[in-house]
This record gives sequence, structure tokens and C-alpha cells, in this order.
Amino acid sequence: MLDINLFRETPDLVRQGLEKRGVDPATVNEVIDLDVQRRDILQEVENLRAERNQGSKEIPKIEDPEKRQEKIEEMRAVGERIDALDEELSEVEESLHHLMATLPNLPDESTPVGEDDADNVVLKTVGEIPEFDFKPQAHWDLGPALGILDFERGVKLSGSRFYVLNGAGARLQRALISFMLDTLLEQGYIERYPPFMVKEDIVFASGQLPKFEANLYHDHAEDFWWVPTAEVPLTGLHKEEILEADDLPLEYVAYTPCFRREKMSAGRDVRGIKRGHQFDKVEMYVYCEPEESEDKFEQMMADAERVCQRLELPYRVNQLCSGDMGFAAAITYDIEVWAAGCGEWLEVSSVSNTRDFQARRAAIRYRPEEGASTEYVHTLNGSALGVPRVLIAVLENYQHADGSVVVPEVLRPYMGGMEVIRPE
RNA sequence: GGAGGGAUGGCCGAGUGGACGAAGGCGGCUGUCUUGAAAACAGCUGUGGGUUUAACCGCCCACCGGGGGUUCGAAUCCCUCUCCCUCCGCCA
Repeated sequence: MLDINLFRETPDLVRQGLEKRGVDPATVNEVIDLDVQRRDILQEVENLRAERNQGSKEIPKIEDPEKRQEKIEEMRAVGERIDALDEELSEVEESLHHLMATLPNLPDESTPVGEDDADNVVLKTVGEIPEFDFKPQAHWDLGPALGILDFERGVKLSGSRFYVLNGAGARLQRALISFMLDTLLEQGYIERYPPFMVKEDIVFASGQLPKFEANLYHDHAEDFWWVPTAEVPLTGLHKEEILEADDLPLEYVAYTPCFRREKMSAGRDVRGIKRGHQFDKVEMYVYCEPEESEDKFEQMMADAERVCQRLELPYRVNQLCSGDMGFAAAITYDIEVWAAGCGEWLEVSSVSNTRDFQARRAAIRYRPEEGASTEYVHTLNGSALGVPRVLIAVLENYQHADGSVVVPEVLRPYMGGMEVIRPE
């Protein structure tokens, strides 16, 4: 949620920022209009309330029953006006809230202006793209040949975009998750295991609702929403709390599965395990004071990159343009690893600073110092990393001509010492 | 799934129509006393919105789990939802 004060004080900056994100700049005027209306009505209704409070206090002191009745009638009339204005007020407030709820965060100055992923900027490339003296296979051929990846039975169980991992494949995935978590714990993150189904207001707080409802799974019977990313419960963790400055920063890491309908990506990446309805991810999440959020952003990037480095996967870092960034983000860097078999850069991480955007939606504040008034924290999120795509890169980059796959060294302790995955 | 009991400020806990943003206690902060600390004593101690201001202060409004209703007036009465606790059933 954007700060309403920005609309009051620097409407031009808001207009420019929103325009970069493809929002009609006229929306800013709508917001300002509603805000003015809101305050006008509010003042009037509050004055009437003050009048009624005053009058009601006097009533029990009036001795003369006739005069007393007169006052009651008078206050009843005031009450009726209050009711009418209240109704008007809640309509205006609802419109304002709905409008504000659909506006994305303003892009950081450094965010390149653009429409879609074609306008993203590659910041750096790290590591060597592996060379092969044979034609490397894509994971959708390699995995089934190894017997570790079963698409047919995934479809039998749940339909398209589902798969089953077998044996060493399942274990490799579990190894990746543990390795990622441990790597981040080393950096001082605190592990959290949140619910995978959450209430609607929690999904709203992180910004996935109301705009992206079509991409979420929803249980109508209980009104649960399945988390599309751990970012959702990790934002909700401190919803409506006032944190102590001494406790900041809070640096969390959580493993969760993620559930996405992928309605928006129908027909894209249908082959393999690149884009499923269910996938695993290890997520970093930081709550901090505004002054430190830029440093934390850099730190989280370094932490996500470290995971790629230890797995010895070549990767590149992109800065997302204004049109491609997520709803809540002011700045986002993506990490893509190279997958030799399908010959693609695969997005495995997205690190974003949402500044106070999510904190405002979720009402997460802190007290900068004893006795001071509260301020919104800054929140940042980043994947470290999305598991299936890392799995793809490991399988495809570490493959040999005979169809076997060497287990990256850092994962071996998590695989009972297994060094090579061979066809069964 | 069935039966009953609850939800009040950072915490405990009083409060069944007006003097209640809320007694009392604990905790916290400030002051007095003290070389310092403890103790004692005194004062202060929630959040959000609006208004005003350079800023503080002030003033007004709202908030006693959420929503709705009755009333001139609701923490208090009514309806409804959610959550927690106890007992029974079922269950990894």
C-alpha cells in the first residue's frame, strides 16, 4: 500500500512512478479526490459526534422532564445525521481503499523503465558455461532415463504440470533443500516453518490479493489460501505488531512448497519441471529499519548468489524493469542459472526490496527509540533458491555422456555420500 | 462432530446503560532521597485517524476479539462471526 501522504504532498512523483508501471496516471487524481472527500465528511461527522457526546452527557443532569425530552429529541436528530454521513463516509473509504489496494509499489530510481522481461538489464554473469563433447540432454529426457523423474504418473495423480520424483531424484531434491537452509543458517538467518494455508487477510498483506487471485489456489469450504510463496506467511508473521528497534533486523529463512495455478502462463514451459503447480522453495525474508534496507538487499543478493556458487552453477544477475517487477517491489534482482540441456537461463531467485509497501498493508511497525512514535519497517524477500530449477541445472550441467549425473560436492553429505546418480 | 465456559490496556484483573480510555496490581519511564544502587514516596505510562503547527503541545473522533443492532448515550443489552479453554467422540 502506498502512503496516502505521497498523494497529498508529491502527486507528480506518484504519477510518474505509477506511469512507469503501466498504471493510468489519472488514477492519482481519483485517489486525491476520494481523499479530500473522505476528510471533508470525516470532519463533519466528527463534529456532530462531539456535539452528541456533549449533549448526551447533559441529559441525565436535566431535572425538568419536558426539557429533558426536548434534548433527547434534539440528540436523536443529530444521531440521524451522523448515521447518514457515516454511510456516505464508509462508501468513500471503501472506494479509496479498493483503489489504493490495486496500486503497485513505486519503482526505485535505479529500476530501468520498460514493459516486460525484454527490457530487463543483465548486471553480471558469474562462472563458466560448461562445454560438452556430446549433446547434453534436457532433464525431461535425462530424468526419466535415470528413472528418477516420472511424468506419466504425475499426470495420472494430478494432471498436467505435476510429476513424481523417484529414489535419488527425490533425495537430491531433499538434499538441495537442506543444503540451502543450512547455508543460510550459517549467515545468521533464523528458520521458520509456517502454515502452507493461510487466511485471506494474510494474502492481502503481502500483495498477492486482490490483483492475482487467478493464480492462487483457494479452498472455498474453509476459506484457506494455499501459499504461492513463503513470502506470504513470512509477511503475515508480524502483521499488526509493533516491533522493538532492538529486535531489528529480523532475518528469517523458511522452506515451503509453493502452489500456483499458472493460469497466466498457460502453454508456457509445459515441458519438464520448470513450471509446476507445486514446487519447493527456500525463502529469505527480512524486516529492518528503513535506513538499512538497501544494505540488506545487497546482503540477500550475496546470500542467494552464494548458494549458486557453492553448487558451482554458472549464473547471471538481472535487474528487472518497471513493467516486469512484482506488485509489491520497488527494486528486484533476479538470479538465473544456466541449464546446459535445455540451453536456457532459468530464473531461480528473485530478491526484492518492498520498502514499507508490505509493512503498510500488514501494519508492521517499530518504535525507532523509546518514547518515539511508531514507523513502518521495511521488508525484503528473496528466494534462495527455487528448488526444481536448481534441480534441472544440476542434472543437466553435471551429466556425463553415459547418462549418469555427478552429485555436486556440497550435496554429497546430504546424499549419504553418493557421488554419481546412475541409471537403475 | 456434540456439550459447556471464556475473550478488557505490555501482563494480571475489576467493571451489567451516563461520573469509563476504562479501578487495582505488576512491569516500564521520570523525579525526590542516596557517593551509587536498592527500598520508600510522588508523577507519568496504549493505538489509529482528523485538525493545528516549522516542530512539539493542544483540541476533536474512534478503538474493551471482529461485524451488525437497540438507545439521546454501550466495555456493559441483543444478534452474528472468529478464536481460546474444559469434557465427550474420532484421528496421524
